[in-house]
Amino acid sequence: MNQETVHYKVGELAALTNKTVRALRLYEERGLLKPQSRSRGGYRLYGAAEVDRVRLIDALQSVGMSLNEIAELVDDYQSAAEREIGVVELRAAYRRRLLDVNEKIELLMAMKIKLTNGINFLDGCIPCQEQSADCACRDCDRLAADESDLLMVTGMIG
Amino acid sequence: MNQETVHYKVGELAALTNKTVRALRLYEERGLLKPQSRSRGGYRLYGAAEVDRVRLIDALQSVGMSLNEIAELVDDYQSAAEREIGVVELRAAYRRRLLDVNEKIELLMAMKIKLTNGINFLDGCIPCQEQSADCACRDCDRLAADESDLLMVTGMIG
DNA sequence: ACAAACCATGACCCTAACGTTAGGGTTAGG
DNA sequence: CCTAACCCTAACGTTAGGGTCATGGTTTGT
Repeated sequence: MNQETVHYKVGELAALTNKTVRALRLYEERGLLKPQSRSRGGYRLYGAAEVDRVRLIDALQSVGMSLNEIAELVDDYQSAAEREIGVVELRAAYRRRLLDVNEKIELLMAMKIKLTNGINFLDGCIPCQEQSADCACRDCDRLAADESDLLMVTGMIG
Repeated sequence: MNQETVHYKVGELAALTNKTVRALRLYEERGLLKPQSRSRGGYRLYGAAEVDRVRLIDALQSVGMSLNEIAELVDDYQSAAEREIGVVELRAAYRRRLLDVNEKIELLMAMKIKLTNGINFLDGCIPCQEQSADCACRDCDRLAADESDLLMVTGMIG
């Protein structure tokens, strides 16, 4: 305890940041995280800065960034003499992510519409089928006919 | 041409359905699609029913179903003596999908909020940094300080 | 000085939906 | 017969984010 900087072993850092040991080592392999030092026996030793680093990684993951994207940001941030560059890059990355997220939302909304249409259609159809063979519902007749009709339903939907 | 059923080779089916040959072979491996027959040389030969089948697969994929999910549906559909069972299963699958899609939308909306907050914050901050060192903006000062501040921004956001 | 925790590296496993060789055989037309 | 264009199987590569051993060294407390 003659050092003013505290140090954590990998398991302790994991507990602090709610990550697994495996994840932390993965981040290291990918160049996202580097232990402050190693013990004589080779144990990874981390300080307060690394706790922040992991939390930063986590925050960036939570907006959907991949480890590769994060690696680029963090590289810039580390290598830049002026820290501002990291911020500029961050903003750019956020913009890219926002576009991607919007795209995905569009896709999912489209799926949602297809699905709800389909469910409504099928909900109206299935009660008839539960009755008997002499059900007059056209839709059921069609659905019961062959695969291309099932396709028609899904196609109407999708 | 003594057969009334047309037949397509795998490349032709691919062109018709806008899939790759690899994809069609994958569907076969997974039990989603079976060629009507084979040529003497072993070429896959498909008919009109298979075109419909691929389109059905595509429709189900377009609402986010995995090949495994589709395989189960299609199995039921094929093995069921009464076609109705396929429809019941389809409705159940659509319901499951809808729940999943809604969940994913929630997640993405949360990301979107974090991202737009972050972008707004950074947009207000960066112009100052482009000016000079004597910028009085607190946010920029903080951002330029160290990583834990970058974390604070992202944390505020994420 | 000894055992219980803890840690090290390396390596293989997993999901999803294909892409991409590699090394051939087949078909159609001229 | 010859060639271009097509097809075959088998099998490894990709992306992401780890999980799960296996085997053996390190720390820490008593």
